[in-house]
Formats: sequence, structure tokens, C-alpha cells
Amino acid sequence: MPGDHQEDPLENKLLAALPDADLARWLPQLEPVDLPLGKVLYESGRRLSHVYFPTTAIVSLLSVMEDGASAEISVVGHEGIVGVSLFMGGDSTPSRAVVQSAGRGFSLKAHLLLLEFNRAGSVMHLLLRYTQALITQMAQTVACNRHHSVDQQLCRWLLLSLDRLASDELVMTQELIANMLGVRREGVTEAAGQLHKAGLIDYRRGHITVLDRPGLERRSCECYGVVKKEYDRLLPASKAT
Amino acid sequence: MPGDHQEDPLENKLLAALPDADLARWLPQLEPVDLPLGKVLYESGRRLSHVYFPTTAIVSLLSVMEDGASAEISVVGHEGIVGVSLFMGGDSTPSRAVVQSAGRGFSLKAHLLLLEFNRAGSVMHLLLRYTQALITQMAQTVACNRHHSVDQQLCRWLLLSLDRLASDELVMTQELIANMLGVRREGVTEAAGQLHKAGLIDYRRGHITVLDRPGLERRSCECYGVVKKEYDRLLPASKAT
DNA sequence: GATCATATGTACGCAGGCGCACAGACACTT
DNA sequence: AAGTGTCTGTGCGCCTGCGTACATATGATC
Repeated sequence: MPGDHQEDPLENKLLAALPDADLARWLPQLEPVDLPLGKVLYESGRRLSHVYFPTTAIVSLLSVMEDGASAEISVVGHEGIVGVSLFMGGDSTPSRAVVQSAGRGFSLKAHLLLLEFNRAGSVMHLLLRYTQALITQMAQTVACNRHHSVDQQLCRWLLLSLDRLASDELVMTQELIANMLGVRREGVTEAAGQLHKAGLIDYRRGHITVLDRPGLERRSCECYGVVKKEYDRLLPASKAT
Repeated sequence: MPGDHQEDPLENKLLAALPDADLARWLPQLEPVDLPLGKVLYESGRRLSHVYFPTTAIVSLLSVMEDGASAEISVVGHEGIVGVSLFMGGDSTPSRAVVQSAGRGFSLKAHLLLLEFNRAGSVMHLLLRYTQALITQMAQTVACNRHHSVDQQLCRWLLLSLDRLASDELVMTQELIANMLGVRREGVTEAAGQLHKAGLIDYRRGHITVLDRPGLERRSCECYGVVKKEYDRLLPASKAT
């Protein structure tokens, strides 16, 4: 869909939080990109050529094992940036970034981001604070994977995804969700069935609609709340100073 | 034990990797500290007053749930620093840092570290690279928790701990290990029994001795290797430039 | 509207890990 | 040398999630 309706970089909250002076410099360099379902933005061990600022898409960071088994480390949506390892100094990461929910975003050439980062001003601090939030998400996921049921994790996952979307509908198969959570597809079917029975969600073939968000939050493990709170704390919805 | 033998900050590899000019400035500010087993270096949500550079101690970063259940996110030994969230901009983290193996280290006042970090030179890049390695460890732990057996995880954990110690003996109860891995104490007993039967380790009441390191590596899941490789890549044993 | 790939539902046995309970064994105290 | 607290070993039954297999439903395509 060329000439799509929304092509505003400010839909990405990280970009929106940039001081005006910085933003003005960035805008000409940002390229709108289409992020179709399943697109791999970066692969384990490969050098990063671009970073991405999703606007309507959601991207998952996955840890992938030799045998193909995977688990989601964290999710990135319109609140963040894909490719933090670039400015952390790694050039690459041993994880994979995959578009989990189709949409759009903006890309920026790696060397340009590095230039901006190395100015060591508010841009840098903003990116580091975002990374800190990402770390929190990972840390919580470690414990969640260990201690909570598929049911609870599904709630957490739905809520985290929802926060990163405008709508209350996810275009997403259960198979995909299973890959993210690192569980069986059947396990997701079962858990989703429970949530449906409880009147919290509705779904059909590749679409999940959340009916009762507060209900989901109540059913979810504490992990969702912990992560959300930390994102809100570290990345308030206002300009960086 | 006052006037202990080794009080050399350079035993910490991160400090050792500092350019001489930076190191010279730091040395007078570093205070040797005793890190006894179980000491909490920072608590969830609390402001960090110091950062720590372990030399002979090992520190675990834990995710702690409301009900007290926990899981280790990552380990820090003589290769690193405890308190990365300070310079990442968070002031605090929702995790806890506990001394997992008694020993010593050096502390540095938070504001001094921030001053150094904000010079935005090689110190900053070194710390960020270290943080990137830490992130890798977390990411791998997410997947490991999900897909690997207690047996394999114990191997990984032993190896990671060993890399952060001089000796091949860990002073550590199975109960403690269970807390780190987020499993039952009995599960660790069982797994340790297996490893003993296989001639890989020896142990008695609070002490574990590794007999066959290569054997452990073979028995461990791939996660150990992935993490190790990334630490080596990001933090080579030489001065930063 | 028939066809077909793909998404979802269900069932069954199995294994790993949990919670609990208690027995033995070790090291430190006095 | 005895006493004591803690650490380790072991044995249940239970439940969750896994692997496998197959049945059914749905929505896109022709």
C-alpha cells in the first residue's frame, strides 16, 4: 500500500520524545518501511545495518536455540527501537528480531544512529533509558518462564502486545504465540480456550480480540504490571530534557 | 580478615581493561569491601548508592516475585560490575543483587561512576559493552529456563560460576543453587547426584568441586557456550582503546 | 460453491518437576 | 563426646506441559 495514511515518525514514542533540535536533524534520514508479518529484521550474529522504529508494527526479540526452539526475550512496538545492541557496542547480538504483528515503521542507517548516540547528549540518555526498560522486560521474563503457568503468561503476553498497538485486535495465530512463549501450540489453544470461556477474549482463525482488558490484567501474573510500571517510569510520555 | 592478601583492583577485569589514565583517576576512589555470602548489594526498587567491582566474590542478579519465588537473571564476578542500571539511567532496578559466593571486591560511589561515565569516552563504551554481554546472558537464560532440564541448567550454572572464580571449588549449598535456578532444592540434589555418578563433580555439605570441566561442558546445554563466547567477544582480555 | 491449505480442537500416554514429609549425615558448638 | 542445627537423600502422589496423532473448522482461491 503505497502512500499509506499514517507516515508520521512521531507515532513512535521514542522519536516523539526526542528534543526538537535532535528530531529535526533525524527526520530527513528516517525512511518509512513496511514491516510484514514474519520479516526478520536481524539475525543472530549478523551485523546490524539499520535500526528500526516501529509505529504500527510489533517486533519480537527471540532467543533461538540450535534445535530451532525459541523463546521471546522482549517485545518492541511504537514505544521503542529495534537494534539496541548497535549502540551498546556489540554490532550484533545472538538473538533474532522478527515482526510479530504486521505494520509499519521507520528505519535509520546504523552509522547515522551511532553518530547521534556518540554526541552523548539527551539522545544517548534516552536510548539508554529505553534499553534499561528492555532489560527489565527480559529479567521479568526469566522469572515468568520459570514460575508461571501458560495461562498467566498468555495474559501477560496479550497485554504487553496490546500496549504496543492502537487496536484491541491482534492478527496472530496461536502457533505464532506458541513460538513466542516457547510452549506448544496446543498449550496456547487450551489457554486461549480458558480465556474465551471466561469472557476475556474472542478469537477466530488468526485474530484475537480482547474483550475485557481489566479482566486480563487480573488474571495475568504480576509480571505484566512490573514491566509496565518500569516502562512508564523510565519513559514518561514527554520530551526528554 | 583485615589486611587480607589480595587487594588489587586489577583483579577485576573491567577495571583492568580501563585505559591507564582513567584507572589512575579511579584508584583513589575505589574502596575495598568484604562481600559475605548472602549480602544484598541492592534491593528491588531502591536507589543505588554504590556500584561494585567483585574480585573474588560472585554476585547474582535475581528477579524476585511477590510470593518470594526467584530466578537468577545473570551472574557477575571478577569480569564485571554490579549496578549497571545506574548508568543506564534508571537509578534503580526491579531486581536484587545478592552475594552468591563470598569474597571481596571494590566499591565506588554512585555519583563518581556517573561522572566518569558521562565523560562519554572509552570508560562509557567499556561499560556499555559489558552491559551488552549481561543482556546476552539474560536472553539466553530466558530460553534456557524454558527448554532445558535442571540437569543441563546446573551444568551451565556451575560453568558460569567457575569462570568467575579462581578455584574449582564452589562454597555453596544446594538450597542456594535451587534459588538461583528457580527450582526445588530436591531437584538440585538429584541433578548433582547424577553429575557425581558421572564423575564430573564431587561434593559435600556446602562445597562443590568440579572434577571434569570438559565433561561438564559436554553435558551442559549450548547456553553456556553462547554466553561465554559473547563475553569473550565483547570483553577481550586487553586494554580498551 | 467446491477445493485446499492452514488454523484450531481434542485426546492419550508420558515425563519432568512440584509439594510434602521425613530420614540420615555432616560439621560446628559447648 | 554429646548435642544441635543445617544440609542432603529419598520417596511418595500430583499436575502441568510435552509429543504425537488425528479430527474439525475456517477462510482464501479458483
